[in-house]
Amino acid sequence: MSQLDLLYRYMKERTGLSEQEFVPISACFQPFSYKTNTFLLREGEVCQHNYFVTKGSFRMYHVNAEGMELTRYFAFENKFGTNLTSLIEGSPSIENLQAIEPLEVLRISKSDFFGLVENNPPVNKIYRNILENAYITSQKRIYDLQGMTALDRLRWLLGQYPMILTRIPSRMIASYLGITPYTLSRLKAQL
Amino acid sequence: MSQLDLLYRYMKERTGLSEQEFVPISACFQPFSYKTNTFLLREGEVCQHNYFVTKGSFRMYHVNAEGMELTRYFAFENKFGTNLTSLIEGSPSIENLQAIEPLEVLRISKSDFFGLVENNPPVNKIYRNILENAYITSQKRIYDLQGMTALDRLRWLLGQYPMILTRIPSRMIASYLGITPYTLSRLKAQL
DNA sequence: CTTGAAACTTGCTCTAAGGCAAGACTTTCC
DNA sequence: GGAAAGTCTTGCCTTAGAGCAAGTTTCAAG
Repeated sequence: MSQLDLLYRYMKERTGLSEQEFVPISACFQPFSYKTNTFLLREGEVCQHNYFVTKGSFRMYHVNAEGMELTRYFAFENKFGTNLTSLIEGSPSIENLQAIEPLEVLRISKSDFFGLVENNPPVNKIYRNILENAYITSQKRIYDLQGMTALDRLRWLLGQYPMILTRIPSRMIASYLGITPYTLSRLKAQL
Repeated sequence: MSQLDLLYRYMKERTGLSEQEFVPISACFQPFSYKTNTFLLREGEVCQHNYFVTKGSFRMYHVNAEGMELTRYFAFENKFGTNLTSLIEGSPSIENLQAIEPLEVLRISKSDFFGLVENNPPVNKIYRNILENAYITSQKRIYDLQGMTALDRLRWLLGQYPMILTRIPSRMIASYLGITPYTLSRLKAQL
């Protein structure tokens, strides 16, 4: 299945748009590839694109004042991912977006994207859906970080993404769970 | 300033809509009052309304398996607040919405609200704005919970809402910060 | 295949925060 | 105003997870 087919299927599921209606949308997306560990966006830059992942994955992380990496989100296949805060506000990103496996994406520029959001009803609806899901996910994550132990959070993550421990380096998972790699290593022994 | 004036000003700031355009929107909102500690929504119910706070405040909190309260958000004057997850998905809420001061709101039903989102461009834009802000706030909160100490988080909260310690019971602030009331009490001594 | 560099594990110690208990202070309401 | 209930503080001990150091495994590059 081609990259654009994946995007069409994603959009059709959420809006029921026709192939006809998809034409002007697909024209705004270009394919890009990134090698493992390369950056789609670095801290301090203003985010200029939205990305739809067709293969591989990337992560969004922040380096805090103590130099510790905090991973907020992993974007896998069939997900849109970007630094929404920077994209929306036009502010410098506090996050890095980094490929963590060989990555293929469809990329759309900020202006094309928000142009479609304003003028193309299916994309307006998709964007709403993206925001709603991002928000619901964030809300769940806040409750998890507040109320669950590190081991509970690890078990939950493995329930969501059983392959994650083999696909993604442990230190990134640790920084997603809000624990150190030492602790993650010890918790794995308890699974 | 009347309740509807506050709402109009809120919307005008975000969309520049005219008084003319505001008429059909305002028709969907009704004023409600709640006494301190009463509930706008209880866990298990499906959320049927969106609320715009004109006076006082309410909180959104969840009771976890151990019976511990986790507060996710305080809605003060000039904020929309609801359980978006339940409102969007039509699923039972895992949160309680509870007035924490004498509260006045303008209330809109779910169907009126999503009707306006679909068909009324200013409201579509407002909703996008609400979602964007909710998401940006959540994202910041995730990084704070992951990367800051309890004392850092308390200081940050006081920077945002200097009055919060006098307006709102400590145990709710503790549950917002993700700490116990004991710890909050000890941290206050260190401020 | 070798070699160096990461990444991962694990023993030991330390620290931030949790949690109990008891006391002080505040509301509330008859 | 006084009793009762709730809220806040604080001493003491416990615990989850942090952090260092030293060893082990994995992996990529020559």
